[in-house]
Formats: sequence, structure tokens, C-alpha cells
Amino acid sequence: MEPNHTMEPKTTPRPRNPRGTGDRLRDEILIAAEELLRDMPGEALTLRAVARAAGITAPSIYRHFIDREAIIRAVVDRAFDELERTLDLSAAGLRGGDRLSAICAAYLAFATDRPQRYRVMFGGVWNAAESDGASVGDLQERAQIGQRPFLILVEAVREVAAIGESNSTDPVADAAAVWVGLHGIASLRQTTPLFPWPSDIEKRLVHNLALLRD
Amino acid sequence: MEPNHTMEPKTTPRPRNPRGTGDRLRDEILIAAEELLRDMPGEALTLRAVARAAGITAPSIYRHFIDREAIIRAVVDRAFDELERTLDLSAAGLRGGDRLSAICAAYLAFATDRPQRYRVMFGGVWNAAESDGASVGDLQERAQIGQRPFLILVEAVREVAAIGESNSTDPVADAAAVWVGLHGIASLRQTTPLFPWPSDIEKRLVHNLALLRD
DNA sequence: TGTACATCAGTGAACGCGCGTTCACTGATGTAC
DNA sequence: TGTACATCAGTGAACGCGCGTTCACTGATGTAC
Repeated sequence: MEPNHTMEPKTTPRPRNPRGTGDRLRDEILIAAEELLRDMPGEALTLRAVARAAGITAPSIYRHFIDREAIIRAVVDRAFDELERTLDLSAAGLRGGDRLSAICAAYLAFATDRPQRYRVMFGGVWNAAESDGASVGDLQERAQIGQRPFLILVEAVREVAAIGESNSTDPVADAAAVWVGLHGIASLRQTTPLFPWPSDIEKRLVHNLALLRD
Repeated sequence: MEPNHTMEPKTTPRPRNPRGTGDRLRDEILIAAEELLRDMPGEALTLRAVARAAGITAPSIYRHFIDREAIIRAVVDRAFDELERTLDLSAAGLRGGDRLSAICAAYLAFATDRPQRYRVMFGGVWNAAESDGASVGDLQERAQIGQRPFLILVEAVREVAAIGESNSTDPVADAAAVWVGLHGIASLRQTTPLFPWPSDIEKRLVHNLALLRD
């Protein structure tokens, strides 16, 4: 096993956050986790690595998260929120096919720009089978995580059908198909970057799955 | 960290394979790794876990694989071979749209029946960026791993276009799109099993991405 | 205004664990004579 | 045919590592009086 990390040199202990600002370190921890995924792609999202990245000692994490899994869940939650905002922003002011294209392009850009975070989002953390300690409520809540970004897609497909730019008669099902296509290309591009992807693969997928005309 | 495993009780040491049959244990190790993935879904594919599953001690692995990564690579290689055989078999005797549908259905069944193995296949092991110690030749070879199953798909799309059941004018690109769709649904179904997938999602994907007529 | 004190964010040491890998070895199997 | 011996598949003990988590603690911050 290759040595993972040298402990950074002992510096003066980090300045403590004032009282009543307990959420500040919580955010700092999550931001550190995100930086860790961005800057050290191979790095696993271990509790200790997150603590190192945040400049605190490992036990400090436990004031803010009950265990390692809770950090990952929070990272996933934030990532889906960010995805939702990104899609909304990309669609602003656009209509019809342009709107749908912009949303799909934004989705893929999101995945490409944050490959590790995208991977964590779809890494099975919100998989029912995998997390044993989760209550039924937890599971249902976790199943809803991707709901809002998906609805943005559904609305775009619905609109494109309504104005006659698409042959879709079932916008929800077709939006699901578009999502599958987007996820497929995002995921496969990461795992098989050497595959000779056709340059228009994204357009091809979106166009055909959203049943766009001509 | 939940305790992973109790060591199984000491039994008599396993009967040794006769000389000159060095590959036997190699195969046994790989089969054990596959069983591990099948029977204990949460289980990581650690060298020690594989050894336990094979009924040997951890150091014995090193007679057959230079390190842990080599086991995983071998598992992936075998899985792609198996996928190729499965697709070939499913297509036997069929032509045109039936052939393409059968291949796609077989691909999805493969992924569904062996979720963990499918995950390892596309888990980034053949990712150029991730494996630092790999030579250029290794990388190129690894990039070819999925080539043969993909070509089966290409031929099916080509045929379907040739006999006029599809509008495809670029079978390679359209086969790539079909692959993306298949991988997307295989992958998303695993990570978000609670999502209300339309029952015809697979047909929808294949039909639209292969540009099938009517 | 000054001071005693409760709060509580973060520390440091320690734990037991499973991991990948190394090393010197054991002892059954097959072969040379 | 019998026996000495080389081969080599697999063992057992040990290593150093990073991990998640626990525990008792420290000491600056804010508040009550």
C-alpha cells in the first residue's frame, strides 16, 4: 500500500470559531471535503482525510456529523442542490429546444467539471440496499434526492412537446430516458476516456431521446 | 467501523494442487473473487477477503498475482469475456431488430444479474488517470477491453440499418449511443432503485437510439 | 466595572481493526539415479 | 524397484499503515453577578 499522505507539519492550532456559530465549521468541513474530491482525485473520502483538509483533528468532526457516512450524505445533498441551481441558471431566459439543450449541456458540464463529486453522487450512497442502518423514512427521503433536478428536465421536455418541437407524448418517461442518456455519457466518459467517442454523441442522445423533430 | 468478518475456524489446510497445475489455483482465486462479489454485495474486493473466500492464506495469492490490482484486472478481463460470450449467445440465430433487441436485453440482464461485477467492470479500473504504475502499452491494452462486446453491438446496428429497419447512417456512432443508453440504465437502476422507472424505458432507449423505424 | 465561572469548540492520546505485503519456512509431490 | 533429493504450492508470523471511533481534557469565550 503506498503511503497515503504525510501529516502536515504542526502549526499553531486553528483559531476557534466563536460560540453560537457551530454551523460554520460544519460548512468548512463540507467545503474541505469538496476540495479534497476536486484536488486529489484518487483520494478516498475518509473522515481523517476530510479532517486534514479542513485543518482540524479527526475527532472534531464528530461535533458536526455523527459518523463518516453522514459527511458523505451531506456532500451528496449539497451536490444535488448545486446541480439544481446550475441547471436552473443555465435555462434562464431560454425556451423550447434551446432550453432543453442548455440544461443537458449544463448537466454534462457539471459532471465533467466535478468528476469525483459526480461519482459520489451516484456512487450508491443513496442506494437502499447498501445502507443498513437507515430507517424507512431515511430511505424514502434519500430516494427523493435527485427529484428536483429531474423535474427541471421533465418541465423542459414537456415544454418542447407542448410547442411542437418534439414528438413526445409522455414527457416524464422521455425525460427519464434523457436523464439515462446523460448519466450514461457522463459515467462512461469518465471510465473509458480512451474510447473514440463521436463528437456529437451528446446531441445525438438528447435529440433522439427527447424525440426532437427533424 | 463495523467488524468485517470473523475469521473462519481453523480447519485442516486445503489439499494442495499437484505440481504443474499452477493455473488451477489462479482460476480458483478468480472464481472465489466472483463469488465474493455475488454473495456479499457490500464486501470490498480486498486481497485478504478473496483469499478467505478461496480458502487459502493471503500470501498464497502472490504466487499467482503480483498485487491486489492484478486480481481486479483479471476479474474485469474475465467479466468482459463473459459479457462477450453472453451477447454472442443471445444473438444466435436472430436477425435484424430481433437480434439487436436480444443483444440489448442480454446486456441489461448481465448487468442486473451481476450488479457488483458490472460495477467493478466500469468502476474505473481501466481508467487511464487512476492507475499510475501502468505503462503506455498497458493503458492501450486496457482501453481495448470493452472493444469486442461493443463490436457485437455495432454489427447488429449495421445490419438493422442495412435491411432498412433503422434510419442509422452511422452505425458506429449510433451503436455508441445505444451502449451509452444501456450503461446509463444499468448504472442508474443500481444506484436509484427507488426511482419510478417507466416499464418500457429499455425499449424506449434502444428504439430511439438505434433509430428504429415506426 | 470587575471577576468568577459555566459553556462548549476543538485537542491529543489511545483503542482495535483489517489491510497489503514481506519473509523464512514446511512438507507433499514428482523425478533422477 | 527403492530411495535420495530438488521443486515449489501453500503456510504462519510479522511489519507498518491509515482507518473510524472513544475518551478525558483544555482553555478561550461569553455571561451572571
